[in-house]
Amino acid sequence: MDKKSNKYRATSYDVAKLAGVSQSTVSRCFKPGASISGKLKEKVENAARELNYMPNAIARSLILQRTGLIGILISPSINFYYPEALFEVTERLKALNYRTLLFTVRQREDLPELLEQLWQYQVDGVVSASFLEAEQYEWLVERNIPVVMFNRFLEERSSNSVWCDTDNNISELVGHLAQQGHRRLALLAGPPTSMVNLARMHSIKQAAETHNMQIVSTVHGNFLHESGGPALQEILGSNARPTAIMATNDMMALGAIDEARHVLNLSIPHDLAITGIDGINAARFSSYNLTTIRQPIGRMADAATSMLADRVENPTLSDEKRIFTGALIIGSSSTSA
Amino acid sequence: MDKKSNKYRATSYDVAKLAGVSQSTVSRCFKPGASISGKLKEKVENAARELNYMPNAIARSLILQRTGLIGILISPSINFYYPEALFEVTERLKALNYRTLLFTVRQREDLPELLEQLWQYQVDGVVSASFLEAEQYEWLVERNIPVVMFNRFLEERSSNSVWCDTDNNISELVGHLAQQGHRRLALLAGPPTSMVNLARMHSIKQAAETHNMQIVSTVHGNFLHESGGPALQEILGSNARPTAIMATNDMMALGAIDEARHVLNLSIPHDLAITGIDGINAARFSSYNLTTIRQPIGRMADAATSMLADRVENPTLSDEKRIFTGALIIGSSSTSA
DNA sequence: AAATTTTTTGCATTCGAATGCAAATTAGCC
DNA sequence: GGCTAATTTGCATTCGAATGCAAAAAATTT
Repeated sequence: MDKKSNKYRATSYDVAKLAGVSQSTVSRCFKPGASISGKLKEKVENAARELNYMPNAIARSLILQRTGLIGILISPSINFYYPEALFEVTERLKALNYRTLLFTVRQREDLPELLEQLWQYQVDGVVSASFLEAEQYEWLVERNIPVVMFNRFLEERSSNSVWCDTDNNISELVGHLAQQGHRRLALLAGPPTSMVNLARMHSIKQAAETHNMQIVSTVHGNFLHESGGPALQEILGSNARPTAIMATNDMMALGAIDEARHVLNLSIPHDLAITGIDGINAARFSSYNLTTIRQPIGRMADAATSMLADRVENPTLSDEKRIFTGALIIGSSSTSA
Repeated sequence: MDKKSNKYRATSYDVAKLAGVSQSTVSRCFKPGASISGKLKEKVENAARELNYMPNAIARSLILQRTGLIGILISPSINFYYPEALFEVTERLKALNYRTLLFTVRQREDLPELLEQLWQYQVDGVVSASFLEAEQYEWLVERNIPVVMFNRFLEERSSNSVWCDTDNNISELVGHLAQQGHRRLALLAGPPTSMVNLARMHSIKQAAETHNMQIVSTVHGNFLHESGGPALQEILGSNARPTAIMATNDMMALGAIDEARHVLNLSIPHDLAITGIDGINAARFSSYNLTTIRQPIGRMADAATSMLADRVENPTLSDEKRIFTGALIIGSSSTSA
């Protein structure tokens, strides 16, 4: 394109020419801490301003072998709590001078292609809040791309991960239900393939045993609101009826509450107590006032980004698993007190 | 890094050497439709596979003057309906072979810096679902970066934008309320700085006049659930009480419903009808069953991405504004029929 | 088989910024 | 002022892939 055109994008050479210096000097002028005299610096800055010059991050990435891009893998819709986490992570990455390259993962099969894209775009690191199997984690590690798993980890090998261990909270929650006089529980579970779901199911079963509660049935939903209703119907359709239902996430719990109240005309918590896990915003809405376990998303996002940034700076750092705990929030979906 | 290290990343030169061809041939092998003989192609592909070679998108971007990156500007939390749109847009961009570079915008003041980042990273285009003023739009256009505004447009100049004109829907909605016997309305508005809010307010006022309804009060919230309650209190605190409240988005309407039912013990819609606009997921939950106007997000995302892609391919295309219409959803928050 | 056309391949350059090294300038010191 | 030491500056190269052009090879024609 013609250099005089207003669409022409000035390069460091153009600035150098206008300022009467070499291209190296221009480059150094934009590198903090580089050796450059005040006089020339000013000249270069003026020229740069005049030409609307800003360094080309792509060219810089090529020579520095660093793009400043962090790939984020996320499964949309799976859990309404992820968009929140996505924004938190993105803002923290920005504070650390990284940019977010966003990839959505609908199904496991999408992953291989997405990983190739990450690799092609030379991302400096990856945050995965999506399915990512050990083999695929390995694939990235082999290529020297640090990965942090958000709200999941690998069973097969060590990995960088941020996890919220709700085991104690769940025990506390089951204790609370026991204290309310419940003895017969139903489990409103999520997809059997979700590790978050499996971990929570496991904790619930364990805690039920400890507190001498019986799990009368287990039904799987898909973590979405719309699956809460049908699951509730299935649970109540059996002749072993529970007095309390524990869902492995909030959204399904809300779906179950809606179905119970507005379709089955049950009174919550009088006829049936319902609890969730996650601590999403909607759980606080007074239509639900859901008893749940809130995960500290902000701190988890902090941990994920700083762990990742550390490993971008220093690739030899060994794997780390940071485990947070949640907070039990007692709402009116489990107690009328 | 040592070429023998398993962390070394092979380049086209390495592949060329192994395959016994020139680097240009390797390059052509990865360019669909380039002239290359079947025999060499196979040799190159084998060598590439052996070395785990994939083209470096950064280097390619530099020479092609195209990154395949689309910047997305989004204001987190402002409207719960945006994450949904974000994912829709990202998936459609992916289908068109673009990648999403995500930027969150908390305040207007963040924008100048973000725009510079977009420019530095040589994005091929921008989708803005955030505040973006005419001046800033101009800034991008001057730099030859096509922009599409999502769910907003500029008053001052023509622009590429995707908009949902809910004017007719609002009129229909007000008609519906009139038919239910309402004569006194209150307006639960959003931030006075939001153009979506202003457009909706305007339509509501206009429609009220047409239908001979009186707007007894207007209170501004912040589009979030938590602002619905206080706003409702303010509306009902005045001695000019309405029989129906129209919110300019769903979230505030839900907040108002919660406050009305659970704090003020009002029966909705008997004591008070409440309506929203957007058509977010939660509006459908049977705890709310909100009367609202649903925007066709999927089609809007389609329009935004294809408009943008067209302009990346052909920068001389003139500005276009694509206007969709919503669908009135009558729920039980405004009628018990 | 020679001449011509078509297809394939390689050479050399380009994109824009960063940096090791050497040259040039400036500062510091007696 | 002269000499050394410290700081600035510029030269030349590098990062990895794409491509116009010319040379080479293959296919086609006569």
